[in-house]
Amino acid sequence: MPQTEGTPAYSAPRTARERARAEITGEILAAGRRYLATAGAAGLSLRAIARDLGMASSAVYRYFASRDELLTTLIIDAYDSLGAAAESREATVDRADLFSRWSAVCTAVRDWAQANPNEYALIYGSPVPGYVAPQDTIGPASRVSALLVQILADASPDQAAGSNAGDTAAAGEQGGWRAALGPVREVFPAQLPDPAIQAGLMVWAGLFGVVSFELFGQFRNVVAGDPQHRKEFFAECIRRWAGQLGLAST
Amino acid sequence: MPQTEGTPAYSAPRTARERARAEITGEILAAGRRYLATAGAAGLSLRAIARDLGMASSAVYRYFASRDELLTTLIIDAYDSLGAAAESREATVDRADLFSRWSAVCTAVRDWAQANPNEYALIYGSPVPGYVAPQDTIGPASRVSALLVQILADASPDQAAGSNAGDTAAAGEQGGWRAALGPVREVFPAQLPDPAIQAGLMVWAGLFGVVSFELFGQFRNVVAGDPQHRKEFFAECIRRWAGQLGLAST
DNA sequence: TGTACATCAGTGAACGCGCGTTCACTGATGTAC
DNA sequence: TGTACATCAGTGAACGCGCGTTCACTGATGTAC
Repeated sequence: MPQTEGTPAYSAPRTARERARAEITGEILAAGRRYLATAGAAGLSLRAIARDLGMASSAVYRYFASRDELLTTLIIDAYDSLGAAAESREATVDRADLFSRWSAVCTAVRDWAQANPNEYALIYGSPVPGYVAPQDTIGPASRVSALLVQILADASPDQAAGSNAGDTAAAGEQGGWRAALGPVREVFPAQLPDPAIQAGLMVWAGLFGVVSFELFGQFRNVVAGDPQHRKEFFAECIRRWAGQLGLAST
Repeated sequence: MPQTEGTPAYSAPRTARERARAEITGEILAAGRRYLATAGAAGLSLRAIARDLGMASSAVYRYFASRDELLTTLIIDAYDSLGAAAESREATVDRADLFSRWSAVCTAVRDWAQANPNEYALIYGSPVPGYVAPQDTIGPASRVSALLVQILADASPDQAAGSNAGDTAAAGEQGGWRAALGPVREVFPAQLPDPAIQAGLMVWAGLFGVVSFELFGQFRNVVAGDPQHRKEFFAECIRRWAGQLGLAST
């Protein structure tokens, strides 16, 4: 499911050399992903990957300048893979049906996480120690949240989402939190009220909180363990999140 | 802040040997915690710890049988440290003021996470690859959630928390999610309705979702970065979670 | 179509490093008489 | 209080291992004339 293409992703490779390069780059990434599974990001080893592909460890350096560069590529690919999964699922749904669009995003995130637990841990688990994410990651990293932003934006003309979006009983007491939303405010249409944005952030964090808890075992002996029950629990989460976002639930 | 006591925590050490043993055990754990910071759980090294304490690497084996045993102790200590922080903060608040009790728990969790980011990542980040948590961890691991359970239990006689706890518009459509709550049902008083439990789980996951997002950098360029704004954003989260739990917001 | 040269994938040995764990040992601390 | 013995903390050398990265090299593929 994750992208396995080489660096020149725009145009199809022409010469035999270019084709081979793209293919082997993909194989290195695939092997890297396999090692993420058993050893985690910290245990990702160029030598192990080379061994897997039956090549000398030094040969990997023809494709990636260093271990960190491989890791960066894996991270970007993971974000892109998750983003693509969420986007394509969301795109199959009637634009006007905001609840179903939201539900599609949530389900896609959860399914992808279950199918690719190691890559999920790589991007939403603890940060890799000593590794600093380069600029290239922030675009792919925001693909999922961009979908949520669009859904909220589409919802805003229809209804006063803010009034419905969470309990605003105490909202007047302290207005300081509104200023905290400054940076994210810019990606939303101006008419979307602060409470709706706040609700959006909380639901966003809640989605990944639930997915992480389920994946990392925090729900053991809490929510019934069989897939069907887990699915129904998650579906109920989706309904409630939609309620907090002021989306019509079907 | 984390506990630094040795294995025999029940009685004070008597002989000089026992006192020295407790002290050095504590020093090993403290050094281990320091290494979690720079290298993460995967990079935790007995040799590095021994070097820090100026002792031979083999000497550490007088205190911990293996690296895994050290890691287990660090994990248990982290859970206990967080649990103790949340409990003691929550205990200072008027029992009847459920909102403040909830707020105290949330704030304690966030403050502890910020003060001990590495230990937080150890217990709420991606699982350590190849490491299986032994039984001893589950008790300490549930101290925070036990506080939330107690607050919800205390709230249940006062009011029909369920009716207020989240949007139940679609709750009747599909009852399957109720069955998924089976395991956690047992720790709640019988009169607490399913919707309240569902809300509790979602808020619980939401709390750690928000704390993790903030700590792991997912809020960068989203929520204003200065501590004051971050604090106000979190305070607003607390208010809304309290609303979802049906707790009176003062 | 054929030749000459440049490009580049891949090799294998080597570098210096750190790791977890074991083992026979020394010497200090604790205990029983 | 003093002696004899058991316990146990700590040592230092060694085991076998894997790691990232570099380097001079060989040989195949691509390109310009």
